[in-house]
Amino acid sequence: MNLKELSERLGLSQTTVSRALNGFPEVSEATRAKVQAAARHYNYRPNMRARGLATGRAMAIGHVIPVSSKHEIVNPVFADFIAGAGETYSGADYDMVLTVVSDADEADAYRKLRAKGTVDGIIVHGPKVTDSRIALLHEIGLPFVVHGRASEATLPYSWLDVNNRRAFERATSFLLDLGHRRIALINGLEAMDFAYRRRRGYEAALATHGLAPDPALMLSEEMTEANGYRATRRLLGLAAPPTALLTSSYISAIGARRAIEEHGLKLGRDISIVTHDDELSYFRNGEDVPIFTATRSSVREAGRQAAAMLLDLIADPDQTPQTRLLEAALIVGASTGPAPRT
Amino acid sequence: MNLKELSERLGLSQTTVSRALNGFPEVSEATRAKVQAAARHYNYRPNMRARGLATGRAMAIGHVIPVSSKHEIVNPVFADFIAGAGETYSGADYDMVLTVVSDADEADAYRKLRAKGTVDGIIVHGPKVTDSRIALLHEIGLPFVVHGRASEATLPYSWLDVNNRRAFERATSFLLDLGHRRIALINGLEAMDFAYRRRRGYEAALATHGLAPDPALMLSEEMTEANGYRATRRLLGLAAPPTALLTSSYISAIGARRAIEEHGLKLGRDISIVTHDDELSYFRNGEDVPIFTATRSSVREAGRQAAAMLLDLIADPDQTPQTRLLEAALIVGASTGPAPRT
DNA sequence: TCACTTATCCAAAGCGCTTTGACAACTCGA
DNA sequence: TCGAGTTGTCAAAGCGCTTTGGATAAGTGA
Repeated sequence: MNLKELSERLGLSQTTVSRALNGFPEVSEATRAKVQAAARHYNYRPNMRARGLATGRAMAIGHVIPVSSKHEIVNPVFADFIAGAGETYSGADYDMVLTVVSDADEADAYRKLRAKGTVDGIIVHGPKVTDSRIALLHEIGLPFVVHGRASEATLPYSWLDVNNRRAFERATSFLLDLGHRRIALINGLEAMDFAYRRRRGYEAALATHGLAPDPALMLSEEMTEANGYRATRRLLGLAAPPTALLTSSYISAIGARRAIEEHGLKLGRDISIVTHDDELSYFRNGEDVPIFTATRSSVREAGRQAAAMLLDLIADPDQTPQTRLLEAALIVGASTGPAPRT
Repeated sequence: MNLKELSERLGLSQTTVSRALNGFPEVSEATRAKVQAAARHYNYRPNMRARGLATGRAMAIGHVIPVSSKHEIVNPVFADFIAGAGETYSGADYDMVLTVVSDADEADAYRKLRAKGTVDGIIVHGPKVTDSRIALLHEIGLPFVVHGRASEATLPYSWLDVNNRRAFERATSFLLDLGHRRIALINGLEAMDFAYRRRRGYEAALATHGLAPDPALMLSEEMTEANGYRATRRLLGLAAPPTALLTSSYISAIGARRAIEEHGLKLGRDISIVTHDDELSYFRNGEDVPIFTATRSSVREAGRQAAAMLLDLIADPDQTPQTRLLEAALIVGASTGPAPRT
């Protein structure tokens, strides 16, 4: 069922039917009602390709997911972010098109999306400290919102991020207040912007307490369970092992817990952990009492908001870049306690 | 840069340029080369909406992700499946459009995709034992491939699934061979087809050994960490607790491990676990020595293959439905051992 | 040389929609 | 009664591409 056929059945022109359906004022309420009834009856939906061709808008948003050989952060967080963004899109009748590309092809993927005209805007995932994509997107002139930030970017751009620096500063301070002095950081890859900012927060808190960061206690790797385990084993084997760990992901924290238990230590008594909890809906940090003390932020909510920002930007492309900084909550769970006496 | 402009610059007709680019034989190799060079130079890419309008093909595949109020299985598995499917699509120049809908709106979402003409085919995720979607998709006439199966479906359809029944039968037999007799099953929601099949496999293995399934040992819930933990606590509190657990997901297994350790038991000695490992790329089951004994299958590979099947089906819509059953490997890790003497 | 292929290329129609510009039909005040 | 202003509707152009059905030029065999 297309416009032409529908209009023929109604004995109206395509123009009128189109206008009736799209809420234009030039059509009487009587005909509008008739048209709408017929559209519902025949289950008519405008063909999006044709509409897109005519309007120049694709009514779709692109998400480019970089798939490194290393499966960096983007993966676990991704599903929830998408779910959130999807909610926003479906409310606004936008589609979401996903492109999964290897790092090397990413630039080309953006150009392609632009030239093919499949999307009206793009959400950029997993920004690095120095990320070439924002310059690229400026160049090709496609509205975009970054989930995260690129610390060394020079051009202005819209972003939505968690206050990673503040979160880790607070987490570190929290541990310091509990008397911990040897606090390790098991971070994600520090080429990723969020990881870089978290380290800065950690260092800032130490500095406030007059402590110098100890390179032996600062690890940076992909945030997998296995890496969390390995890192923690290594730390526990040190001559002066840490009394507390900060991990950049809930998944690393689980690995850390495994190493700690294997080592015969009791979590929250012999050693403390604070993790960052991305609050993935399918992987909750306990229920009533959180297992881990954590800095928590909802990825899903981030997805919702980032998508809304982008739709806004598309509606009014000349607006100055919007930015939004979400604060993570510090949730006290069972994995932290006062530093053990030595 | 569009076809018209490009053809003007080349001094050729749009027809010729289009044909040169699309590999038609009616154009000389000399002009073809010239056209291709110009296209590259101007970074020309055909507008997909226009092409779609003209050809009737969208060059996109729809993935409808049902987001229940309960965040059922689909979530953790989803990212990897998508990554695999994405690889297939990008090789074939297809886009992937994602629709995230609540269960209630799902039927409408399919109709909408069809009527709007945004996709050429659909991948169905997370089928239930009795799933209305396959009848629906038959009705609206959109090619589709199901990731999983719907046991009670009557119409034929294309699917790709892991042999869940066999996997759990083998896992159960493995435990039985180790001398275990009280084996618990911590399953996903058994409305989901995969969970239903897993239970059948478990029961079949028990039956082979002359054992009747004990309802007290068969749990069925969403596969979260917290649920795995709670279920295991409950099981350990029984008068005759199980000596082995079968869990339907790696994530539940982690919860189970937590409960076991909290209970002062040693995993692999006092109690055994076999889990199903969906082999999510960002959440590996250990590295050299797997932490858990598991039935393992690659979700990513499933994504790749399911996508390929769908593209096939789209190319030749009249073919008889294709099906593919992947076998899970049984990987022996550190979480299983002989049944403890009583 | 002529009729006939064959190799190249082209003009124009059509995909389904939006949107511009025009046109009847009607209302209303003078 | 007339001209101006509204209202409700329409025909047709255009979005960027593919594809049908020629047209033209070049090559072929008798």
